[in-house]
Amino acid sequence: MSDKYHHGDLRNALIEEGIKMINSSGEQTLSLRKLAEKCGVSMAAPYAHFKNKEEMVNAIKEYVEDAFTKYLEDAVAQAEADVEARIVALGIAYVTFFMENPEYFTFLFSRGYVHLNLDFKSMDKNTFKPYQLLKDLCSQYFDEKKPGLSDYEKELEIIHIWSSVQGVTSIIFMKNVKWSRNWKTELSSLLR
Amino acid sequence: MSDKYHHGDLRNALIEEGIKMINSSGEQTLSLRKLAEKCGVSMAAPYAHFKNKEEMVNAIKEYVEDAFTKYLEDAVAQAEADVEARIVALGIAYVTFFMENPEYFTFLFSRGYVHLNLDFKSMDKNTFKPYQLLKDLCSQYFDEKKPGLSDYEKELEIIHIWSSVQGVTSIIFMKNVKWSRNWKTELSSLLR
DNA sequence: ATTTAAACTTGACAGTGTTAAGATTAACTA
DNA sequence: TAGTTAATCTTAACACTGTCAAGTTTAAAT
Repeated sequence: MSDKYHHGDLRNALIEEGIKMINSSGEQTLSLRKLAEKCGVSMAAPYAHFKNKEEMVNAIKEYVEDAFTKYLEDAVAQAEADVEARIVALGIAYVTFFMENPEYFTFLFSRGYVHLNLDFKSMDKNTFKPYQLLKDLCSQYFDEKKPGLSDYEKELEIIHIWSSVQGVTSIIFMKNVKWSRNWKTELSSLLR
Repeated sequence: MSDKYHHGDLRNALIEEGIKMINSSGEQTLSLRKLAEKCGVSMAAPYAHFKNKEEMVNAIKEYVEDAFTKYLEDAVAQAEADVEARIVALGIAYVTFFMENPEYFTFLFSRGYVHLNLDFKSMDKNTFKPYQLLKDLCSQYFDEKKPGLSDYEKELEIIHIWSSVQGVTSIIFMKNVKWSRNWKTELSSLLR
């Protein structure tokens, strides 16, 4: 990381610099050339590590997804043992994460990144980790408190929970949304 | 609209051409110069009508918002007179609109366009028309079927409905989402 | 008929993604 | 250890972008 010809860890440096840039000025201003310069490297160097800009942006998204997942896991781990409490904690953390990192929401959920299969039988194949977290908690919840539900009913309930959380977050991140009250309380009651 | 020096209706032509471009290849590929060329006009001509690209994109968003609003209004008008049925119809149309125009969702709700104030007392000041539609229907619903609700409870319920719809739509538009069943039925039951 | 101002063109500049060709060097191999 | 290889990086160039300054055309206003 100095005046060597080989940077040594350019790929990661680009990703971290990219995240900084997105957080400070949004996805719009993200440019390969600026990133390269910030890493002290010439403008074409990134092409040794990424096929093109889109691939590099996707790498950043994976990074953000991992940070998001870790944040959710921590929140769930710190919640009470009760499953319902954990699901609520997950939902609250879901929103909080994006409030703490406002630029991530549009960035992560812009069309084209997250892949999902909402057919319950093949839900395990999904690779979007935050969704896996929710699914696992819900499975536990169904086992403990609502045995005998059909796959379809389970599927519906998971979508219900997720869409509430996703929807609330989405609305919060519309520009200039002002919440008159404590959104945590509101979200908690939405999730029941 | 031919070989005249003055185009005559360039502003609208640019907006319409822009919408076509967004629908066929997404917001990414939208360029002022290409739009100008498609309108048979030089590259700097748009600057007589828009301060910069951002302002022009916002004009396109307003146009899309209007189309969206009209679509919702039509759906509500064609539904049964029952308020609940109308709210469900609104929700279904909300999703359907974006299924029919897949590129609009990210475009319209990307950070920075929609302004909202969710404090119930000042909700009337909101200018996002689709939200006004929902709010009006809900007010009617509260009057007819749930008199005596506090403002806070009303506010909560509106957010609940909207976030469900917004969340479902948001999830649907994650890439490659596959719905195993009829999402209309699912959404209808979510909205109860 | 003349003026005025809006609409448009041309030319230029800085910034972008991307590629081709070549330089450097770390890692492997004989 | 010496030589080869392949990854990493640089430089130069291309096509494309948003934007502006200066000048041209023309519709509308006086």
